[in-house]
Amino acid sequence: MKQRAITIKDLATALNLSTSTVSKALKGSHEISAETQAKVKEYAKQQNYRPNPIAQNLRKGSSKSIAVIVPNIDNNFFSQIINGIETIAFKKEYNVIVTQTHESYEREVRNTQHHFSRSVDGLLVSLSSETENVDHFIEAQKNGLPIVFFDRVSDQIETHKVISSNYKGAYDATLHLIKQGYKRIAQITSAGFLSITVERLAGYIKALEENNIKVDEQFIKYCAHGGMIKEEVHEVINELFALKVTPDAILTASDRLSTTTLDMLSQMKIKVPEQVAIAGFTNSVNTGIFNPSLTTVVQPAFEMGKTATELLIQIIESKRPVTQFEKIILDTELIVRESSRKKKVN
Amino acid sequence: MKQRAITIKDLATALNLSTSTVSKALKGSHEISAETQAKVKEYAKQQNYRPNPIAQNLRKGSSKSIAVIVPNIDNNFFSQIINGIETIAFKKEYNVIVTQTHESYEREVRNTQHHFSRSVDGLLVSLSSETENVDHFIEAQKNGLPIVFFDRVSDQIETHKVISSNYKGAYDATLHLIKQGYKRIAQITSAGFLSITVERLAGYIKALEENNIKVDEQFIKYCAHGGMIKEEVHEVINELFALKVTPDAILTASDRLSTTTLDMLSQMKIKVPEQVAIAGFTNSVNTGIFNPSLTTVVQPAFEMGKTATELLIQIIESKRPVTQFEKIILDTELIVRESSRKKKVN
DNA sequence: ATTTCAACCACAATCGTTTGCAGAGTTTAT
DNA sequence: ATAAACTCTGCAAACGATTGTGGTTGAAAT
Repeated sequence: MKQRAITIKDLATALNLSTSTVSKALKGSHEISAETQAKVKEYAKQQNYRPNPIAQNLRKGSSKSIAVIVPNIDNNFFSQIINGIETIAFKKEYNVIVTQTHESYEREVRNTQHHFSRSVDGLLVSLSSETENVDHFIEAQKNGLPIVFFDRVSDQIETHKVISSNYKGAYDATLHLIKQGYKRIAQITSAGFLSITVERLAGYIKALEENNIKVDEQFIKYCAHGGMIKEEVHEVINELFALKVTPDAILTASDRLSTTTLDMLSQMKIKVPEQVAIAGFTNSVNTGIFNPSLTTVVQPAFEMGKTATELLIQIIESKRPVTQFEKIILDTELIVRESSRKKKVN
Repeated sequence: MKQRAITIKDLATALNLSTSTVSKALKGSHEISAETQAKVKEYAKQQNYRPNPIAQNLRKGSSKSIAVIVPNIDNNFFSQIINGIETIAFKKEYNVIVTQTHESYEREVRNTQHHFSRSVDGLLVSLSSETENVDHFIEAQKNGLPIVFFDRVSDQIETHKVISSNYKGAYDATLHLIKQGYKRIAQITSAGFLSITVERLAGYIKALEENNIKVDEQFIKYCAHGGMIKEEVHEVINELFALKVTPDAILTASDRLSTTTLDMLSQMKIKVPEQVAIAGFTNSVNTGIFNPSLTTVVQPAFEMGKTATELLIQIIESKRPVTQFEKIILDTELIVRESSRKKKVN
């Protein structure tokens, strides 16, 4: 179907030169006379010649493309990150290939191998919520594939990591709820082994302890699918409200969990913030027009994507193997709205 | 950085065969004895050999990848479409490369050329809101690049197109508003030359006319950036409410416009639906928890992505040039919520 | 007039895979 | 026994771009 594009060979025959001369002329080699260079360049431009990147890839062993593996893209947090990734990649002339795991470990493995065998130059990853084992990444990395993790990272692999201040974000939000007069603060969070879960729990616990509020294990609920499955959220809310002492506030620890929880509470006719206040991690753009407007911990998603990509390209283009890795922590921002209005004491 | 992977040559020397024999054996050619085939295949598996896709691409002139050009991905409508695209592509073993125009004509052109020169096998496009001229696509198509358009399409180019029933969607929403008792229905829409704009306007006008409501040009407002720029929306709302006769309802004709309009009205302290009712096109997942919950025309985004991809792959894999193109129209769905509550007659 | 040396360019190998063709060896038919 | 037919395998040329090596020219230096 596809018809042949113009090649260096076409230019060569047309100009009565050899392909090597043309190639060198186009690259401005000193071996080629200025006159010839000008002639070649002009004709190439006129013919709208573009070097075949596949051939270049083969020759150079690099593909000038990086792959992204995220749980989902129909989620503002991740799509904002991808925006950041694209910004840098575009600038540095890398192609971006985006794939999703849909929170499935199996798809994560498949995608990783797929990208590896298609020889992308590097990988940008945020782990699926099912992923406890990262051998597939370690394997790829051993075989020379540069990888940078962001948001959901793993301790079991040595490489650059970019996260937001999950600890501080959770701490700030919890502290805010406490200051608003809430004392029985629950947390709904994602799979317990995810880095973000661990860190957000820690910040939450720290804030409680500093304010002499006992941490109640029953107030901490895990949703393995991070809010993708409404029933799961519905269930944990039911559990929370079936306790003898029910929470008066909830910290929702991830993007989808925040919106799904609000949705569920609304469907369950539980008034926010009268019956229960809410503060949550989310990068949804519409939290201001939610009912009620949602107090959120906003992550620097765009920034995170940019930073991760810069680090990745740095590894890719470094001459010598990179052995010193850093973990970059970006600040979150707490935006206070109606859902955490000061508690009425009655 | 990247270390050399195992090649067909390695297998050949190890097995004391020629590369061609190995290649043919791996493909199960009848030219190669069953015995040799077995030997080769086993060794290849043992060595975890993977053919270098770049070399294959070069040879075959195909890259088994399709590129997507959308205005934005941090928008549920488009990210849902991409989900659909990915689903089919994954199944058919195509790579998906996603790029954004950010509604810029210039970036659209650049992306198109970029993809063309990187020899993707096909292109899936939804036009930027700045795009009036589609020569860049026509050029690429002439040179053999299969293209399928979705959502925002152009009449100036002959190829498969997949859209939703914009006409009917707008008609339904407008009719609904009329039935709820609203008579002065405005429309806030995107750039006037976009296909979606034209069609949605037509449906809206049809519904008005059928109900003997005169179409008021002053009630039709265009936002060139489709809600990406809040000020633009703010301005048109101001204009609408500065009229001697102000609207009692607004049909917002695109995803971002719907949410931005609601946001602006809320900031401007204009009560919905008391002062003005709202119904809008959007695929935002959270419209149910908006304040007020939003009456929406939901598009079959996932389906649209799947269909467009199927058509594209059909062209790519067809032996003979495709000359018969179809335009597929998928049904929208109207979901009624609070923002278009029946008008109180007082 | 011969040597020297730039300047300019072409040859050919290379990246890894695929594939038409030819050749070697074996079997069958005459 | 010889020709024909068939099996199996290897050679070599592609795909398009890059690059080290080496060859040809002309002019300057001896």
